[in-house]
Amino acid sequence: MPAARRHFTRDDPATRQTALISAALDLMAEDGPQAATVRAISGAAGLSQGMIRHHFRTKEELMNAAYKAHMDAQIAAAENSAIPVTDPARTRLQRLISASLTPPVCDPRAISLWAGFIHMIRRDPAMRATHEAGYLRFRDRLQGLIAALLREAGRDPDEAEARRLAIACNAVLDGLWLEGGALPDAFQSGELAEIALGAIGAILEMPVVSEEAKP
Amino acid sequence: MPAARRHFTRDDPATRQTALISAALDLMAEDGPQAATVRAISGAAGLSQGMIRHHFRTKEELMNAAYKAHMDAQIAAAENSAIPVTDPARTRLQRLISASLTPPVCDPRAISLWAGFIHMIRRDPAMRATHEAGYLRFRDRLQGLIAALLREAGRDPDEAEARRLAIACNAVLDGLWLEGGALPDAFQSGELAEIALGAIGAILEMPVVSEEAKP
DNA sequence: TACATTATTATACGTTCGTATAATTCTTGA
DNA sequence: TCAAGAATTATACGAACGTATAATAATGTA
Repeated sequence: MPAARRHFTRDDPATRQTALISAALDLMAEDGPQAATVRAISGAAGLSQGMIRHHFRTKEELMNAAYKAHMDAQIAAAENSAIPVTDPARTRLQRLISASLTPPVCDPRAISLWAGFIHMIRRDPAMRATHEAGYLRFRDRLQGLIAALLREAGRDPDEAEARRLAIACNAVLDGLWLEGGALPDAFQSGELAEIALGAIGAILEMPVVSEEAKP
Repeated sequence: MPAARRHFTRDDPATRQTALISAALDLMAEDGPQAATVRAISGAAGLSQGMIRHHFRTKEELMNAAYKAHMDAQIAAAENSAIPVTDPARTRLQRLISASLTPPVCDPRAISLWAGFIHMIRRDPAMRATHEAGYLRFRDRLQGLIAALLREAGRDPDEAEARRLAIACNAVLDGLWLEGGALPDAFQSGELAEIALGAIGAILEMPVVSEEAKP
């Protein structure tokens, strides 16, 4: 006798796409890119494997969308911490640093995804564009805050100087992000942000943190 | 008529293994783990595909050996810069930092390999052991130099304090390493080391660099 | 020089991958 | 209520993967 066919209900294309993207990211974060097969992804999303090709032209396109979704979420989580424009630049910079070095931005999952995507980024032009746009967007935000902070302190950095400082500070953040995500148990809560504030203060040659007691 | 069989000459098992390891690392660095198939690896090594199973019990075992070889080379390149034990700790620390942030340690190839291996490291106990041993070996070396530097300056850090400082400094190095390898064109020669010296000086609350002019 | 040994090549096998196509079931509008 | 159409499932297909086995040729030794 013919096997009973699964029941199903229809849903928004957007909902289906989101479900597939989310499942792809979960699998990729947990066990790497080779675990994110079309069968595993659609299975984790509770769908049959044909859905990937129905909602995306190819698996590669799904992966591009997944990377973009992940990147947008990461940047939004970091940037949203710095938005009350009325606050002083130092406060906003502090919060941006802190948000960049605590979950969900700084997290084993984020590291795992970064590592899994990086080879695709290198090969696929569309993914590289997404990657560079996100990277530059964050760095520009950082550069703006640094320039504002220096101006608040009476200094007047030119564009090139601000850019140089932003690159250096961003490098420190990336490094600590990597470390914190790779070895989450090696640091106490807030320790990474504290290290970053010290290092960035040294780069900027001025204290970033208001008046926290030193040990 | 039967196809002509390839001619070959015999060679040391060790030589064959090295060739396979080297080919595996090249492919992995260039195009990621999924490019390092048994056919591609043996082909790149100029051998037939049976050689992998003849010289290693399984492909996974080859990958473990490849990771170990890569890690040993990386650590040796960094550590060898700090060996004249007669030099002052500050000089050796400077050189260790510099070596860690210039090729071949800090390099797109190294980043690519790190990203490619990280999921295997997480899953495979043998690889995780290799990974942690290498990480701790480097950090211990760093901690020793930091403690020596502080003692030279008249401070006397206890074990816990030295460990805390080493973790923080290592995080800065890792971060800059990542940044420099991911975006090699974003930094001028020596710029990363300069940033690291400033940041580590801030963490240690003492200058690490002798008397280099500031801009 | 002949022979045993084994490193090496060549081929085969079963599995899984991404993709393509066929078959079904849910939904909607007249 | 019922047929058209689209979303979804099910299945098929060729390629490539890791592994296993068979065939061959290079080498050391008597």
